Amino acid sequence: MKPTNDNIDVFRRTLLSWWQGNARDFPWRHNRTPYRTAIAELMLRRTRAEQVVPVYNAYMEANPTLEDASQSAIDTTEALLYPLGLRWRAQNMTDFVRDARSRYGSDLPTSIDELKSLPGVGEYVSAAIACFAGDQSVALIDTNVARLLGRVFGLPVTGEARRRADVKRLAERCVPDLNPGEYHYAILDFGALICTARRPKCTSCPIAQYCNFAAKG
DNA sequence: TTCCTGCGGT
DNA sequence: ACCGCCGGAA
Repeated sequence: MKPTNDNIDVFRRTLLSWWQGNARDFPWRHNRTPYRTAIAELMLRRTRAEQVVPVYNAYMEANPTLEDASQSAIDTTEALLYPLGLRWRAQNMTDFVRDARSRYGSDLPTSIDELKSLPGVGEYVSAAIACFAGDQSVALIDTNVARLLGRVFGLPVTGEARRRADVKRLAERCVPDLNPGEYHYAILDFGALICTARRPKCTSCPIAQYCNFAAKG
């Protein structure tokens, strides 16, 4: 369907209605402080959410606060993060928590500009913290979201769709003023469970009747 | 083989 | 704009 305001509203309502019965539950979706959200987001990039759960729980048990995290040795962190791959993340997370602790004390900011100045924090992670911990209506655009919006509204999704201006504008228009966190959990869950990269489950998709991609078969 | 709530260096 | 990172699951 075309990305008109009315269609975007239909999309949001259908998505949230589906989410009511299909929400995934993750530990970082509870008690959403900036610190807990940031650690989760750093672990989640290019990594499946289910895979992150045990590592996140272990990390939080070892480092309940930002101050604890800033004092933990890099070797300990490296061992904890090993199952997630991307081993440079151990150094990165260590730099992040130490820098954050020294600059902001006991808790992190939720402004995107301040967050982005921290090591390892870019477009996506800063927006995620601002949204989930700060309740700000900013757009989260990962490969999942870009693919899903592209399919539904008929924009090309090849290559680096995330960075394209039209995809970004569409994503921003879709974010609701109220409860942006729930909306983004819904769209992430929908991308992971229904609108998958390969073999999307169009036959059980509540949006298929409106969707440009499903219509094409 | 591809893909996973990306980022930083070039 | 492009590329490497990386273990694990599908």
